[in-house]
Amino acid sequence: MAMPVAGRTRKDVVTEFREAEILEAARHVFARRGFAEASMEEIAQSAGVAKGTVYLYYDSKRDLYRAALRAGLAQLATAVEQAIADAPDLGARLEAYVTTKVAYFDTHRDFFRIYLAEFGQAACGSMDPMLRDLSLRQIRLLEKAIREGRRGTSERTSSPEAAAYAISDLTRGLILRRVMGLCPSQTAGKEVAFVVDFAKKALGCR
Amino acid sequence: MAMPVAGRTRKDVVTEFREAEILEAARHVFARRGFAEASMEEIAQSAGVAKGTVYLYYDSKRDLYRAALRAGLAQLATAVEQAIADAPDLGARLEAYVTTKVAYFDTHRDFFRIYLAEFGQAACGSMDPMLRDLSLRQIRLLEKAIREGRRGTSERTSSPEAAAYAISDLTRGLILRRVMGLCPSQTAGKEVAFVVDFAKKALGCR
Amino acid sequence: MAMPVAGRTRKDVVTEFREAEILEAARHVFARRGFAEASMEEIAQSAGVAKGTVYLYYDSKRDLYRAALRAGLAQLATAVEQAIADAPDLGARLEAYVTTKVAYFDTHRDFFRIYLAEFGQAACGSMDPMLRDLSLRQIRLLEKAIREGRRGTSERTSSPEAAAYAISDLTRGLILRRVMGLCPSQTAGKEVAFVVDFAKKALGCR
Amino acid sequence: MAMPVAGRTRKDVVTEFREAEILEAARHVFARRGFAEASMEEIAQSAGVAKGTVYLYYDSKRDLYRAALRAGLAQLATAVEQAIADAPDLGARLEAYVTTKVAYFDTHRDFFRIYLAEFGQAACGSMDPMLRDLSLRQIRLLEKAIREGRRGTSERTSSPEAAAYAISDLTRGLILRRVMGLCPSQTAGKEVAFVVDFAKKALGCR
DNA sequence: CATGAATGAGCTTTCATTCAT
DNA sequence: CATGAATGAAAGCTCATTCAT
Repeated sequence: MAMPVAGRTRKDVVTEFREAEILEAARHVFARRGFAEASMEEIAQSAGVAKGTVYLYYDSKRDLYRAALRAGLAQLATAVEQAIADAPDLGARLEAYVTTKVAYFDTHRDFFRIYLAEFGQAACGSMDPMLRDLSLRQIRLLEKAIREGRRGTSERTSSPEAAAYAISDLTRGLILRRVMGLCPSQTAGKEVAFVVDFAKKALGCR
Repeated sequence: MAMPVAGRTRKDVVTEFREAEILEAARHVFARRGFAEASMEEIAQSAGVAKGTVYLYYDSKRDLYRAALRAGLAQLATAVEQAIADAPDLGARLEAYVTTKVAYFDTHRDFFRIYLAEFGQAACGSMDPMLRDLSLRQIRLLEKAIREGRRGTSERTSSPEAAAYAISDLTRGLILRRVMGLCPSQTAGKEVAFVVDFAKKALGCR
Repeated sequence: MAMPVAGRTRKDVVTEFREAEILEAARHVFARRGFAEASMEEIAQSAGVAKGTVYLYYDSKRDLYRAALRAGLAQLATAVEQAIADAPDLGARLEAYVTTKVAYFDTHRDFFRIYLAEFGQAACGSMDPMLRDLSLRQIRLLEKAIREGRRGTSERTSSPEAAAYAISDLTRGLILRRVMGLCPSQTAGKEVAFVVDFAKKALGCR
Repeated sequence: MAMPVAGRTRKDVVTEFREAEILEAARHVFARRGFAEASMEEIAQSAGVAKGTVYLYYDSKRDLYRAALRAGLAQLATAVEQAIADAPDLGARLEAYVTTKVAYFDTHRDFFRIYLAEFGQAACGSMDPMLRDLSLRQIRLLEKAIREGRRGTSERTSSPEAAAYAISDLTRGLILRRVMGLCPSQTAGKEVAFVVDFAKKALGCR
């Protein structure tokens, strides 16, 4: 028997790995097929386990979907909040927000479909509270950045909240086009720059 | 037998009416449930016909969905293109675009879910060509408006196409919030004004 | 189109027939396999229909089981109550009770397993209210017959209710042996006579 | 290593204890849920072992069920046969039979469900040979008691075997009502007395 | 044309059983 | 011996689609 290291036995590691494998497979399949069209069989096979195994880790298809959604959202939220916190001023913060989100979905293309589908649900019924909270928290961050960035300036941004939503919308649109393959450039540099510039002009940054 | 009037028999009229009723029902149900969760039974009942009857007009569930999607898109496209065509200058055209789209989805809330879901599909796989064409055509219209609006101005809009996408994204975001019920105001006036203003500033319209 | 006769169209007849066919099949299969081991597939095949068809008539497996149970119980109850009502005195009534029950299960052997299984459930949890009511009603009938039969006799049956239960138990036991094939005689005459005689002696009918 | 004591090592003791624990757990769970609804998982947990451990002692679920059934039957048989053997005359023997069986199931209520279910199986298919033998042996005991009890009496019991079955049926019915909770009295004294008295009258004892 | 009963493929979920540790 | 993660067959149930009436 190997010694437990840092409180985790070998079994824990295997278990965690399995869980991650299944989550990864779920994300792929849910993204490719959508929730309803995805089959547990395909997810299981894609994760390299039997159907029953998936149910050892997740109670139901819906549960697995939620877990996949939340895992992605949490990653995204962490990345975005960190990036904004590290930026010194308004311009840098806007760029951090856009860049980080674009980069995240560039490397997790399949997750974008899940992300977008959730907004679809939200349009007609109830939104996952986690997505709702995440979205709102990021809006508040942007809002705060705008408010602080405008301080001591003659220019007054009429509505920082509306501006924050606008930047969020611009970013989502850009990501959509990239994920759809409508953007010729491999690197998102120019498009990101455009969005940041667009927003800065609209906000009246010199 | 009724006399054929203007080349259309009474039967044609009934048929057309049935078709419209079914399409309307399909839109409601697909919007409320999503494609997969919607059942032909519910659509049929909602349209006041039997399940088999739906298949006399549409080959399959998917076919019916496409028809509902296209009917909505066509309506929307017509309204938007008309509104832009009627506007005299760039500012008016931007406002026409935003106002018309917002108004359309305000009165066809349920259709927005279908519309958004289609973008989700597009993010991972193939987009319905009709949606693709429609979107592109509207982008081109905006682009043209921007290019023309900027002509004879010292300001140069670096990329009219990117700007057109940006306006499209801002509009979609606004509609999403309205449909989700996040907008306090019943009338969209202020929000539309904000978006138009935001865009104009970014475009450098003094 | 055939004329509806007596308020029933041809479709009604077909429907009723299907329902009966399925119920019959369900009784056979549930009897042969028990509730849990019975599969809807087998019931459907046995009824000569597809699996889905069964669900057009019964909401669930449990529902179908209940229907089969109730249909059998209702038939049985009717037969027993009729027979007792037609009998002139205590002796005849006892004989009617035993004979009718034995005869019923002789021709509906498979139903006896379902009947007995229900008592098993009852032994641990809740009994189907219909079975409970039926059993109790028959006990009351027997009790009344005993009470009336003993009136004007020096002999006093200490507890007509307990006696009624006793007769019920004797009858069930006899049926069990017949259904199990432990009774040599094809006709139940002698065994029924024994039970009736046994009960009459115990009740003090000279 | 512990010293073998009386030919049994410590391991043997542990093994035997485990086996008994599992059997006990199985009886409870099978009784509460029925065979099909019982899960090996629940039985294992209820016995305080892991699922796999159960399979070290019993080959399959069915095997475990049979073992539980047989263990209970053996206990019951021993108790009944002992009690009858100790009784001096017919009356005492009848009372011993009824009392012992009632007492057994009063303290092993859960086992009655299993016991009854087995008769259900028997009604349609094959009965477990052990149950069959046990039942028959007890019937023979009763029969013998009746035959001997009637010797030297003017009264002749027409069919001692049928009478034995009758007493068995009366007893089973009484137990059923007690297990179902239909008997008000906590102590079975009066009910047992009734059955014994009922049987004695029918048999023509003085 | 319109109907809705019938179909059966396909889905999620459970659980007896196995076996590497 | 004991464990419990992994397996995959099997079952209940749904619903798009068909077709006789």
